[in-house]
Amino acid sequence: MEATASPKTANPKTPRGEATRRAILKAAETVIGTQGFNDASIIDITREAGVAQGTFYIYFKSKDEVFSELVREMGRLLRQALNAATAGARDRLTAEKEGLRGFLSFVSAHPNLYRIIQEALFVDPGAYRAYFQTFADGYRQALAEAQDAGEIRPGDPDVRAWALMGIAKTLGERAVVWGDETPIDAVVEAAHDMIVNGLRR
Amino acid sequence: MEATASPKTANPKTPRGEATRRAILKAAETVIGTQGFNDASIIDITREAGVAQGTFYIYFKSKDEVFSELVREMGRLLRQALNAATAGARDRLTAEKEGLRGFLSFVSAHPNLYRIIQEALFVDPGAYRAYFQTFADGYRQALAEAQDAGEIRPGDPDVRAWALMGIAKTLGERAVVWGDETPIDAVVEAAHDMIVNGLRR
DNA sequence: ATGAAACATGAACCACTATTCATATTAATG
DNA sequence: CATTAATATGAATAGTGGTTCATGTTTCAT
Repeated sequence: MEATASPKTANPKTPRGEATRRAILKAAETVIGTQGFNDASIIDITREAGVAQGTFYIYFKSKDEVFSELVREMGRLLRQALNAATAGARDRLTAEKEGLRGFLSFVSAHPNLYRIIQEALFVDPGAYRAYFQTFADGYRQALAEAQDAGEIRPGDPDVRAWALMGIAKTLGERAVVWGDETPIDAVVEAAHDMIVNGLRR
Repeated sequence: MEATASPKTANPKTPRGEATRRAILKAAETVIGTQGFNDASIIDITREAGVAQGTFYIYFKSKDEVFSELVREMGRLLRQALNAATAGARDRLTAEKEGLRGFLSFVSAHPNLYRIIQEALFVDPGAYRAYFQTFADGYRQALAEAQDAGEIRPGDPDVRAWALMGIAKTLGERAVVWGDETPIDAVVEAAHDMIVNGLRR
């Protein structure tokens, strides 16, 4: 019930505290990403970070809060990676291809963050929803514009946005969770061919 | 270390015990599907089933075991639903369409089972993997055959199988988890158009 | 009826872990 | 130096919930 700022994290900081906070956050990513939210104890996280248990609560209000922070971080980093990947694309279909490649590269490089997002559906549904809604909204708009510009075949941009996110998400899971070895470029080529041309002969 | 049968469930049964077991399983589906695995306590499940706590352990070795059972059940039911949905399909593309419709109908009717599958990645990775692998294998084979028969455009059946599963999975999530109201038929039409024709103008 | 097997009960056990707190330690200011 | 705010510690607290078990109750073949 504070009037001024945010009563949320309660932990702005100063010099070395910043480093400690980061160490804890990184440790949380590793431990939670590896063991899952419930099996990851504060003991595990602080041990991994090399600090005492109590130190955790100087920087985070609760176990749930670190988790939410990790979900938001994943969103930020991924958005950034996708923007970079699609920056030079001339048209929508090229952007689609480079976006998929960027996504698969990103999740392969950040398997822990990827698992955390999937678990967010149960640990922090609000954050999970926000994460996907943000991507879905941008995606739908891009598809709608491309359609208006006559770049792509007309069709429901909303359903398409989710369908395309689904392709990326699942191929990412195949690579990260199941350790599929197919080179990213080969996956991208095959998936993109289907996205562009469909299955029709 | 039993030689004969399976030392697993340890709970074959008889007359009314069958009913009790089913009641517990159904209660577990409701409670776990609604609250998630970790927030669902044995107390909650047995209360929902109308039995005492101890009764649970007559029929299941542990909390994890009911969960695994639910995952397997979901696989069985879904496989059955998909077979029924695609039984009359003349060609692969029609099967694709009816399969998608069948899937979305099924998950809309069984939202709890759907959430349980998603959570299985963390609670019971082995069961989760088995579930998807089974579908992926069948899917890949169907696509490969259609391709050999010249019914569809050539392309990597493995990547395609996962991509198509991803579309279904994510559209299902959109409907079940986010409560999207778009009629299933409209979603199917839009998605299937993209699957068949692609995005190319 | 009666004895045994199956089924059911719920209180108690036990282990685990998120969070708190009183007490150091560090760092930087004046 | 002395003072203080920030940072760090780790033992203690407190609540939870999966699992066990000694004890009933039901069912049914004989």
